[in-house]
Amino acid sequence: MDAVTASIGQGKQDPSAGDGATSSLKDRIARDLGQRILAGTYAQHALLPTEAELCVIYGASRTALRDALLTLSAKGLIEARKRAGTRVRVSSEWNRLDAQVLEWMRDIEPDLDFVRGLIEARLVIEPAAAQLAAKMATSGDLAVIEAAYEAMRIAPEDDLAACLDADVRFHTAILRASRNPVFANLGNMLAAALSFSFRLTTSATANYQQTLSAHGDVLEAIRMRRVDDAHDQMKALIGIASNDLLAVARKGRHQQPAAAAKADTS
Amino acid sequence: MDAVTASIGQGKQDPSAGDGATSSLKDRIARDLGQRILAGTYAQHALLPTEAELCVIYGASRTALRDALLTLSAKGLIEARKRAGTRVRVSSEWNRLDAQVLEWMRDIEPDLDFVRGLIEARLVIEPAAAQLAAKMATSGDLAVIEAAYEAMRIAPEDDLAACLDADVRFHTAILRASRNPVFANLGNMLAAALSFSFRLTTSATANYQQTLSAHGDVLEAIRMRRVDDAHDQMKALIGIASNDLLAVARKGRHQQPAAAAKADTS
DNA sequence: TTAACTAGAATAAATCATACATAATGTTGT
DNA sequence: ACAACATTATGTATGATTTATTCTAGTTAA
Repeated sequence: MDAVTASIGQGKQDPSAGDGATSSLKDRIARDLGQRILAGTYAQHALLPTEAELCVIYGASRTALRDALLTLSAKGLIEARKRAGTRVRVSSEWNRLDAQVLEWMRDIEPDLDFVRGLIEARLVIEPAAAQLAAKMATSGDLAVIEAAYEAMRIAPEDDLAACLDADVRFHTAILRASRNPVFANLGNMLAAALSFSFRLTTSATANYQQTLSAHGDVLEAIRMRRVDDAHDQMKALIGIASNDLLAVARKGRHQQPAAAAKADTS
Repeated sequence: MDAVTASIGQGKQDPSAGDGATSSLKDRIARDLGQRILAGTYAQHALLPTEAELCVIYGASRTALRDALLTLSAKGLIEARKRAGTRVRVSSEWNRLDAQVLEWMRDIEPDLDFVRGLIEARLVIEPAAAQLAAKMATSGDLAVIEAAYEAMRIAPEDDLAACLDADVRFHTAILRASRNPVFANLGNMLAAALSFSFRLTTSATANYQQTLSAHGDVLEAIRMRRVDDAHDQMKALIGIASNDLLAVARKGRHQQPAAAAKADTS
């Protein structure tokens, strides 16, 4: 039992954390190694310690450790070769849109280039999804979107977690309502992007009402089947947040949590 | 050694197939199981056979088999729970933009809903990427795009593999040139979409020259830094192919290989 | 009788430990 | 320079043990 062993969560802990499912050993190792790779602790092209060494480091059996490595391998983070060892792949090969990878990223210092990429992508994809949703959404889809909107409205402004959650649900519901499996699959990306937005944004509370009403406009456009309007409203909505955030990103390094604002983030 | 064992490629075989790297046992099992899941042989929510049974089926050790299951798990295809067994997850949870998953899909009957989704997504993403590329591309990026374009020009019209490869390289290069890591990461999606297009398209050879010149227009717009033009030209280019393909998709079931046309596919 | 709750057995994955196989890589000797 | 050999780290195999969950049966309470 050394430092690292102690650093990864042990067995059954804080059940309030995340999904509630107490993660298994291999999951904890995968998460820790994955985060070290994403954060650059293990640099691109660098060799990881050998399996045997990692077993010692994590105090785990080779089975559990290899399970973790295999998970990372499946996500494109590493590549194992006989005799040569296991290498960190170049970041362009990483499966950065993988749900788990995005989730791992949340705990570490964000890669601003990537965050900028996420916003740019949202700015393109979500308006298109909203447009499709206006055309394709079923009544069930609409109900889900509306429910999320209501949740945003009633969420206390100081309860960031609730605001973020409702916001994510709103946008995710629209992606799903587009009835396009590719867009629907990008819900993870969306959630991560929003999560970063909440963390990075500095424009203190600015005008939550404006953001909220922008969400309302999108909902209304979709409900009324105003296809082009849905597109434009969504673009405007994300534009509000992205300008803000891109400004922060441009500034270079990010100044911690900024638990301040919940406005202008989506 | 039973039927299934014989069905998955044995050790070093046809080196012309795919990446050339003779796949390992776990990779072959993962591929086989993955394709069965994608194809619906193992239905959503269905239980897979137990590890022990799968070991018998594939004639492999638990180690290799568990490695395969873990890979599938990492890609969101399955979910293992103690005592309850291993279950196929709902398709919305699948990591369908994963390079390997997309590659597995190529060998099986395509899910037309998903293919339609790919095209719709391309129609949204690639014009945006082209627009960005016109703004951001380095001279190196341009050189790669041009090289791919040249490869498309000199490729014999009857050499579908060469045409597809050059086509993929052209579009991938533009995604990369956008300097957006999210778009760049979608190169796998693009490659898969194009691959399906080549397989499904029926409009016999139509007008390869037209498609080719459309590619040229995109290249020129990017090179000349005509931002909006790049967007529109790319949209037009993909539009040519998508109309074609969506017509096929609408018809319902797809009539095999259709080794006919190489035009109007991108 | 029915409902709910509890203790225990059964099950399948999770983990551990060890051994051997295989393919790169390094090294040595000619 | 080249071939033969030893080395190394991952790949595969096997069996034992642990753990969490589900199923079952048995008990208790309404």
